Amino acid sequence: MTTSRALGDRRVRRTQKALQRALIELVEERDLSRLSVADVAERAGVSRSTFYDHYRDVHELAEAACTVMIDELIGSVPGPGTDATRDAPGKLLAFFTTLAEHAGLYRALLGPSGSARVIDHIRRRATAAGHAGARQAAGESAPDGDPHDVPAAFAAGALVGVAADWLERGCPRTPAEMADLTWPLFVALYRPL
Amino acid sequence: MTTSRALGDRRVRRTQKALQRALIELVEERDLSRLSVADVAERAGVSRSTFYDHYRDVHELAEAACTVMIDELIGSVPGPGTDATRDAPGKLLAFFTTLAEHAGLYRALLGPSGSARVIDHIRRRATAAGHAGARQAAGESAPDGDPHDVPAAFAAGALVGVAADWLERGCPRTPAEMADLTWPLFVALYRPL
DNA sequence: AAACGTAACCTACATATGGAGGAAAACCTA
DNA sequence: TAGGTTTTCCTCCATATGTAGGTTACGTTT
Repeated sequence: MTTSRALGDRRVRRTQKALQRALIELVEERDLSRLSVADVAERAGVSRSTFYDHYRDVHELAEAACTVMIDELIGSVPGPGTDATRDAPGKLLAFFTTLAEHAGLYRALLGPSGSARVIDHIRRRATAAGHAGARQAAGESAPDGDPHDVPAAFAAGALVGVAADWLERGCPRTPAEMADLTWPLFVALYRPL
Repeated sequence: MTTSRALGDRRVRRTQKALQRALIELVEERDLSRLSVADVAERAGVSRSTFYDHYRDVHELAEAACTVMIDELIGSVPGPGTDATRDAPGKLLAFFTTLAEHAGLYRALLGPSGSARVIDHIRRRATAAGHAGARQAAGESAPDGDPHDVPAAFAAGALVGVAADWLERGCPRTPAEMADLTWPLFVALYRPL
């Protein structure tokens, strides 16, 4: 049992990376719900008890495993201002491209036998990013602590919804087509009545 | 072990209802991830093996337990045509009101320790409903088999996103306020450029 | 009311979970 | 390189999961 969780230690980084890689590999092979901790640990070349030294369950590992990718992904969320929406089409294209590159992984994580933990993580990040974009566009600099921003939550949910739907159907369109279809919907949100 | 699954039998309905009630009760008390099958079965006054006669796991039960509520809820999804959007404000109000009535349940199911199964179910239903509404509004009667409708997926995800965000924050606004804030966003989606 | 069908229950079992304590190995610092 | 520190691993253990077979009790049907 450990208390300090020193990230500087080479062993920790090595172990966590191995577990994250193993999970990503396995999730592309079989259903998340059919993955045991023992499976992941074995694939990572790590003991089962070491797994529990780092993560409470498979979902927590899954969240950690795609946090980096998700943060890149979330750079693509269009915010509700001119500033943020300026280069948004390119960002949306990047979003769907990245998604397509890891289609198996994200389909497994966002689908019915996926992880509510991961879904919530993505939605939350996207909401925060959308809100930050809006604040920036409105010229507000006050760092208000994550208030209730309905349009941001709306856009974030929409992004997740479009992604999950597209992945579930086996990516029937190219990332470019998806970006072209989705972009006007985001634009419409931020157009005055 | 049974094979025919006769729904006409009084015992089946009784058992399933008891399990669904028990799950709803328990999910309001503690986290879904902390619920064991034994807990649910005991609360329902049913043996653990009977649980497995009806559901494969807790998530499948959760999905079944709120299917009826969800179907009522989904009646509130605005579709992209004039027909569907006509009475949509009232439907949105109903949506948020119902959500608030079962806030504990839905917060638990849609949040980070919730059920991807339930989330996916809701999103799927809402997408299908949105698509049906759009088809109806466009005067199309051909029963095409659930094609890729990006705006419908967008709106469905947005609805889930707004709901999850609102519930996670402890419902900081009234259902009426939420309906008023959300309604123009849906309208914007279906307004021509 | 009797007979049939099936749901509910019980027992048993192999596996998975989650955690505790302690020994060994690897790391960082001096 | 010697020191102490922290991680990893091993072994247990109590509980939970998921499945199977057989028995009892209930509901439906005639």
